[in-house]
Amino acid sequence: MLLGMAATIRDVARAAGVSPATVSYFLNDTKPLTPDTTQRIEQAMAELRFRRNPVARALASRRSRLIALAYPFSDHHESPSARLFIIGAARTASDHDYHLVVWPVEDDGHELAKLAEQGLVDGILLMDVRTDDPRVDVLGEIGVPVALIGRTRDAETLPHVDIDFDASVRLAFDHLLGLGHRRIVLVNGDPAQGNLYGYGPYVRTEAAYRTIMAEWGLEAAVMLCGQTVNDGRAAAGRLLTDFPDATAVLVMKELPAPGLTAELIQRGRSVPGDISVMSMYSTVNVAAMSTPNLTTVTTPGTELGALGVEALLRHLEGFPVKPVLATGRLVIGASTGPVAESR
Amino acid sequence: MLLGMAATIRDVARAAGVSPATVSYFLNDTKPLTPDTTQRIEQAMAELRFRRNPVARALASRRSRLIALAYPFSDHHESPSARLFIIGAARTASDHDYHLVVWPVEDDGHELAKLAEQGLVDGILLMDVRTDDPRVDVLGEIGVPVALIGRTRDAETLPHVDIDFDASVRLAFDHLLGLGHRRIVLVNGDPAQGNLYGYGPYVRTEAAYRTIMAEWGLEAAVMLCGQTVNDGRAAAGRLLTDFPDATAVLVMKELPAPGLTAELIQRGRSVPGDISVMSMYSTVNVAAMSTPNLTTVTTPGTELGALGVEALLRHLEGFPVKPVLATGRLVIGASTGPVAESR
DNA sequence: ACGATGTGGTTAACCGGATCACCAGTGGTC
DNA sequence: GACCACTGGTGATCCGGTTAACCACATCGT
Repeated sequence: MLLGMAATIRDVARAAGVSPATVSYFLNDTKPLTPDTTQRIEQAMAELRFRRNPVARALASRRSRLIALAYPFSDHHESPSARLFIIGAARTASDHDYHLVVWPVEDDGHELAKLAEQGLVDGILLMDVRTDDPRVDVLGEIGVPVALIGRTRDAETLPHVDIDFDASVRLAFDHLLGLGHRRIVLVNGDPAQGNLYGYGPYVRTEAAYRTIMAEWGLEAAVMLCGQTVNDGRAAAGRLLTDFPDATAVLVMKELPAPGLTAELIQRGRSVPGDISVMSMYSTVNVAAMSTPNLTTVTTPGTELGALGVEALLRHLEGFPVKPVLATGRLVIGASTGPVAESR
Repeated sequence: MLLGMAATIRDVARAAGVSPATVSYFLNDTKPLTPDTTQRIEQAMAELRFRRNPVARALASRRSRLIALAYPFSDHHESPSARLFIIGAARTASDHDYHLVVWPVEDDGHELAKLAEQGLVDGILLMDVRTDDPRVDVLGEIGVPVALIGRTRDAETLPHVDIDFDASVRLAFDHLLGLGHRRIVLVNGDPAQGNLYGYGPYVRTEAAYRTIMAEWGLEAAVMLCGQTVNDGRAAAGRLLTDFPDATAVLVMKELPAPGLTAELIQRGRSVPGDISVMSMYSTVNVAAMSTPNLTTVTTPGTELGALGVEALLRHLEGFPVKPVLATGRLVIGASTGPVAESR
């Protein structure tokens, strides 16, 4: 069939009897054309199986229409919701005639900087941003447009989207308080594991938790836990010894929550009879894997990805971008129930 | 500092007192130059902070030096070794002056085809190839160079790399047979979960297992299991009832293995006292998370990624490429031991 | 009838490198 | 000293689009 080179814009122009510029205007919808011309161009393109060359386009327009998602591949990061995030971002990019590429990079920012200054991509989406994130500074110097998922300490400087942690924790509390719970323990992520100091979700969730507990005149009780299923199991033991009167627990990250639940049951506790478990920022799938199904406030994964890309693209077009917060949904499973009478 | 545009090859040429062509020859090391010229160009590039423009290069050379890793984002695929794979691939690409981008795509091939025919990337690396994989056919029609991780049914057609399943299983058997085990059960992946029919690792591991068992005059015993930790737990019960006399078990995929082990122990069995557990194709990290640490034949993850990229690049340069098989290492943990005397 | 405005299209100059054809020296050979 | 091969370098053209500037022609208000 087509042995030779792919058709160019000039081939199309010739076949349609117009100038190359006209074809370009048609492609970009950047100048009005008569229906007649339009139709002839379309036909010519179809006949020649024309595919516009993204590289040439990028060179001429000084826009690659590529955006990179800097994906931290070095740490213990293994969350299923990252996948939702990527899916949302990729789809939204494609809706805007952009293309998302995932860059597997170490998270110190050095490698990222080297890639960024090549100028191959129009902008970079940074995920898992810390409150003090070296990557943000490095990229700032280079001058590549950036949008963040998560917030740095000085949150207002750059376009960003994030989970509304306060709203999310309140969602969880509405549910638990309504069931009568008062001794509510937060099992937070341990920043020492995976060097996650200043990791926004940990910091902000704990802040929200403490605020809300204080609002109700309750005493905060926080313990730490790693990121894996087994870390969750280990946390169960400490929970029972350190906080024996706890009636409900909020567990950060989706993997430890099932582990903790399983271990509680294995140790003879009833969930939710003796203790209710609420998994924070999980995906429904993972929450549904446990027995009993975990009640969770979901991560708005695809939504965050989509919003992040939109923020970046607007930033790219030169518009000012307001930070956006997204809240997950409360999905009620079988791991939460009314507080036991006898307590 | 630099307010204006980035320096071009012509700026460098002017500053160094040579022609743009010479600078280009220098950049690509495609023509010999005097040390003097070389030095002047280098200096000019440093002063101007010259960065070569990958887009212009791609257009002129008809090579984007980009290769895509088609990453199946729709299925239940969540294996930690995929990460090793990506790291190996990215690093090797970068060693060859190429750049790896990860394309999150559905695995039906349709979406992939649309991206591929844009011609943005020079080649595509396909992971998780099935014995009959629609993506291979689709990409073949478009004519994009492809290399596979895994094998299709007609394995010789395309450049590919894969795990040497036979060698890997033999590695496991050498260890177990040496410990005196004879009743060895294979807990294979269940193709019904995640639509993994024809998934090479399942098919080929089982084939190797059956072959080796037959060689020793032993009776094959295979059961199926999903891909998650909890699936592994569930499999433990079935193992004990269906194969009560098993002394050792080979578990496919790294997540179920810890689950199965934990559940066996919870049900009062000693590992490895009563039953030895061998995790097939795990990463050392995951294997080390269990108690006891699991003995495993590792996935040669980074190695496969590296070999895959190398195969693709050689294919791209027009050289014929021979298939390559890689074998993991036997990492002996504490989950395997001599068969119990009393049996 | 006349300039002002708008519509649909063309021409030509880029974008930043890669590469082919060519050329000036230099040294070696017979 | 004529011929040749080689070395190090230059100029021009091309890759396949985008886009500013311009133009012919129709329409319109006064």
